[in-house]
Amino acid sequence: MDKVYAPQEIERRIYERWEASGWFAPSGHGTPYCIMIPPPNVTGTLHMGHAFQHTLMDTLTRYHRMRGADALWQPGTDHAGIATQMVVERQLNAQGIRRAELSREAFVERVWQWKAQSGGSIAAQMRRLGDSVDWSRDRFTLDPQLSQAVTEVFVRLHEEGLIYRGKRLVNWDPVLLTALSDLEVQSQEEDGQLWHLRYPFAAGAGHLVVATTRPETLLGDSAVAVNPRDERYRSLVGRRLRLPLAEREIPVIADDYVDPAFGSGCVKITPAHDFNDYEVGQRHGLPQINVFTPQAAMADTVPLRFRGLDRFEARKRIVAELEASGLVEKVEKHRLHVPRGDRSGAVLEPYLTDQWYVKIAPLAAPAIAAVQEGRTRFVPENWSRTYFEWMRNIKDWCISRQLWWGHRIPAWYDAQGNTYVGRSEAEARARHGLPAGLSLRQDDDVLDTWFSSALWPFSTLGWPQATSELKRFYPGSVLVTGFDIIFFWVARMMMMGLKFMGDVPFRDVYITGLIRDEHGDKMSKSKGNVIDPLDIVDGIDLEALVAKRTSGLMQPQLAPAIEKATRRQYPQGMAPHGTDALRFTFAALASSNRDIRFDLARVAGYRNFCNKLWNAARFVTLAVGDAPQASPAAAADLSVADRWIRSRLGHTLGAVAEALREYRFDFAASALYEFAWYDFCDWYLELTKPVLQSQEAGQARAAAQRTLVEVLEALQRALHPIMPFITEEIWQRIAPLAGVRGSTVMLAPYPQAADFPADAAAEAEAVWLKSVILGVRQIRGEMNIAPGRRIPLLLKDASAQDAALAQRHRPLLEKLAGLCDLRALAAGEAAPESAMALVGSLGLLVPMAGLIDAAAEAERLGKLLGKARAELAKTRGKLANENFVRNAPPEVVATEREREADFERTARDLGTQLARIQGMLGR
RNA sequence: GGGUGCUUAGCUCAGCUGGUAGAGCGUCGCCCUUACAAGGCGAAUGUCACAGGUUCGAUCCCUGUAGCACCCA
Repeated sequence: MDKVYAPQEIERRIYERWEASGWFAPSGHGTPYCIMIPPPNVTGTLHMGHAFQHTLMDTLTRYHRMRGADALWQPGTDHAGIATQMVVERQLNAQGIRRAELSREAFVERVWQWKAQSGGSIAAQMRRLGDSVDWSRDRFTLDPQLSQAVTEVFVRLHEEGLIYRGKRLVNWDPVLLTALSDLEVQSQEEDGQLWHLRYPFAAGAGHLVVATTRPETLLGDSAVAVNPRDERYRSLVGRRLRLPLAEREIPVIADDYVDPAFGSGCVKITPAHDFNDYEVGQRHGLPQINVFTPQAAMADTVPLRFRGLDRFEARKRIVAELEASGLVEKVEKHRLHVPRGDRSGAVLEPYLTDQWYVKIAPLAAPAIAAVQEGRTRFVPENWSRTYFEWMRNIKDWCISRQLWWGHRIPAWYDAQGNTYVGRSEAEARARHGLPAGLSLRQDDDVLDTWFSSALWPFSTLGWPQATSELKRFYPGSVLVTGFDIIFFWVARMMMMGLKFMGDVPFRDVYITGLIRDEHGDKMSKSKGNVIDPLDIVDGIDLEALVAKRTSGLMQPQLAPAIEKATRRQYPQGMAPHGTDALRFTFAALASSNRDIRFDLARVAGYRNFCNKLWNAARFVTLAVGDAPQASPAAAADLSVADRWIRSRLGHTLGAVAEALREYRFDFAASALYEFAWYDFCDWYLELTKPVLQSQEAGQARAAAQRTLVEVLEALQRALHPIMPFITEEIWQRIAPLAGVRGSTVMLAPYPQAADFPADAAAEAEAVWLKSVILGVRQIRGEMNIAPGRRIPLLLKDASAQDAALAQRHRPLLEKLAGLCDLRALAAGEAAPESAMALVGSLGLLVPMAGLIDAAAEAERLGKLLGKARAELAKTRGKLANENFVRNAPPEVVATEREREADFERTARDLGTQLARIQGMLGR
């Protein structure tokens, strides 16, 4: 084996073998275990958040697969209607082609071409990340079968009256020219102005002042409203106003919606362009006057001179005319919420159009109940509150989009505008008994992408056909996703799953934290702080990184700042770390925290861990040779160290199982890390060296060799779900030595705590052994004695057991503590001047003899004594408190008494020793 | 305005049902000791945001305050 672990050489080779062998597919036996991938956008790439979640999903899948489950991790992608259409439109624009110049069919063909060209990058990334998805079941939301599911759901919901078409105000994107759902609206505070406008009375002198942030909608006003309890205006209700510029008469009405404290207390009502005004208009039977075109320019309903003006230009013109007529009372600065499209960034318009809606309340109720009853469990549990909060306030879902890329709505219209819904045109005709000659036109719109995503847990398994996969793998075991799509996706899958499958789509919902950069900022292209997970795996030089971050920006003017920050932060670019190190980092970061700051230094630390493992394996192969250690070690031959490391492994496996049960990947990772590095490498390997190197120890040596390979082999299996590649590579070399057969670690059984039962006696003895070694090392370290320098050790006040243990472990103590001599002082024997460490009542004496500076030792002892006395004081304080002794549980009091005795003895022994040394120094 | 979190070592974070506060990275000292210098050994570092309360005992439970963050309107 090479001296340094080189991930890039082995990862691809290993993944190709796994995939070619068909090992990712469900085995067909065992308890079903199923994870549905949150389908990424087919034309996108995976970012750090995906890589993070994929690591966790793959860890779970591999873990359960190794535990014998019939494990399916279902892969796939979604068509991301708006996002994908935008990308392709932008490409066309770059070639000087506008979408409108192409036919719908031609455009959609272009999108498919783009999908074919770019759609493979996600799969390539997933392979590099080691994702053990069943590629044979790869699905895409626009696949014929999944599209059939979409149509089926639409038709059935429509039959039940849960899908309806209506003319209402929707969030309209005047750039993309489509409706959006509430969730796609990003409302943000922006600086604006509040105009106070004078609306003259139609009869007689005087005027009312209305306050508005959108003067351009004045032309669509149907009324002015005041609060009915507002004394200032009560007498004016019912009077009529002359609407400036439009020269129409509108009434003054009273409505509770008006906040008397805001602005002037008079509000202009524009039912066709404001959600609140729409409601007011409904209550008062006001006309809805649409003054905008779909592009948000002024429509034909306004006076000729304004027609065709963009809304913002119209605002200027209207304000100017009002000013000229003396109708502007004042203008104030004002912060207001501006709704913008999450894709286009355009200011959205509430706009009156015909759209399709899902009636949500009847679907939401069972979805709420399912979580309340625990049929689906959120982890961490807190997120259920967010889910409930949203589900209880949910409004009907606008599902139609004025796009070309997506599932076309299965509805047809005749010339009179009658609507016929069916699985196909033929079925629609048949169901409604339409004559063959009647010409029908299919609805031009497509469905919201999330409509098809909501069906993902069952459409990917073959629904509406009753397939065996559906029966076996629905409901899924767990959904792993970020909190940012609880509403978009989780809630909708719950509703659709319950509706069409009669059961929840997954038992657990594990909500991961959000990966942020090292400053806690969200990673985004425009901030220039995104990291491609594969750049961490493979490394990237600075110039390539800068180029990647500054190209294709929506706002190219940000490039210089991004470049500067990137050069400052990664002056050397990024070093290669390998997939396993990245995956282990993700696992270690997956605590219950909702924000996760990603720090490259952490990955470097776990890359070192990979190297550590690699070298441990190298040591074992060198120590054991090529001979298979086929027979398990006989219990009688096992040394204390052998028994101890097995016991530690058992504890570790128990901790890992418990951690993974609760989705605490961080606990699982740290338990494995600590065992591998501290227990196995730092202690056990060192403890085996004397026996491995000794010439005579036959049985003991064989037992150590067998334990080395058995523990290392089991450790590879234990680590495999998190670090699949390096464990496979090591396992291939070690398993034969351990007499373990199998083609791959990924299908080997996951090690159980019961395979390595606890051994309390060995653990206790190991504690003694380690304490003595640590005591000597402490003196050595503090006194700056070179590690190579061998020193003598005298045992003071050694009990019979201490003496026996020292005798039994003499070779280990000599090797690990670097001793040249080890001897217990006889009773009453005078000790030479020494540095001292304590192991309980046992004193470890290292004679100074020119090695140790007495003053330094005095200082060291003084510090130890100070600590012991402080602890003693704390313990005595507690025990002096009668209430403590009376009320605390007896075992707590007993522990405290023991502590008191220990500290007393320690303080006394340290004090005595310190006094001797001070005496020696003549103080 | 409604909701949900967070505040622990220089930095990033753990801390389970209240009883001795931990890790990684960084820092300091000694070492290339034949698995590993991407390493070994040793060390230092805390008013657990603040103020009350409950309790024999609070980082943990309760109330309030301050600061920060996110989601929804």
